[in-house]
Amino acid sequence: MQELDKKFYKIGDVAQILGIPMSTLRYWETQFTIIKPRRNAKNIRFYTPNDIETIRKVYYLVKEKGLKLDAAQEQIRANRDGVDKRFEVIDKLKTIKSDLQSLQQALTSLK
Amino acid sequence: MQELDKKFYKIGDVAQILGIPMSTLRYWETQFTIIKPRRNAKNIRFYTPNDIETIRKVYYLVKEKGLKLDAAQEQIRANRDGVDKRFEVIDKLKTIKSDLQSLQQALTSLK
DNA sequence: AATACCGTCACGATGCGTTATGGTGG
DNA sequence: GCCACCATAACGCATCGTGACGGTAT
Repeated sequence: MQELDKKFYKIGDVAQILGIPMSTLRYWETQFTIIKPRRNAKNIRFYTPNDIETIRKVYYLVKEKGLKLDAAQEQIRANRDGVDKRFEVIDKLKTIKSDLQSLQQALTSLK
Repeated sequence: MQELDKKFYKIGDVAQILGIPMSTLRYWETQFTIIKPRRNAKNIRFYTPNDIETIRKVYYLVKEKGLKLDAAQEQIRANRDGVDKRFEVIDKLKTIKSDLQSLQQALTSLK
């Protein structure tokens, strides 16, 4: 996970940062439920760093892996679930590691 | 894994079994390196049950999940690799289990 | 003769963005 | 008046598949 500014970005900033045309960003917004930047009172889009990360993932899946937009969105969803599952497994492994270390401790003190 | 006949299937059979037009099967054959049925001397395609399974996966990924053909092929590849990796991990875990059982044995005999 | 296969090519549907137009706010 | 933003709609290109045609083998 990377350091996140608290700043907000306008569509032109995002376009420049990611190298994606504004038109594409607007189009994707119509196609993805997971890309929904906030708007200010004047209806201007404001993207959080988190929004930008999501868009970066979309870019990777669509442009580099060649998924359809639907499939990309689904993949990101599944990935989020997948990440959660991995964390569960990692937690269990940490528990096991700790148990094994206790065991090692016990064995060492027997010597 | 499911029971496999030793039979071979012609394109018409496969089309009927999977509910996919022959034209699509021929088209997919031009797009996928992983769909390559054998031919007999008369140039007639013969599909193995294995071929049919591959096509079924393609159908799922393309028609139900909405992947592009490229992405579907890549996914199937990755999945095969993934299966192999899982087997590797399982092997390692079996080794660890065996080691732990030895350890348990040793500990029990100390009592 | 009828059927099941072959390759090829033209056509059409859909997906994905881009561009053009006209409008608002600072 | 210029610039960055807005929405909308027409357009264009690529992907994906279908259908039709003429041909061969049983």
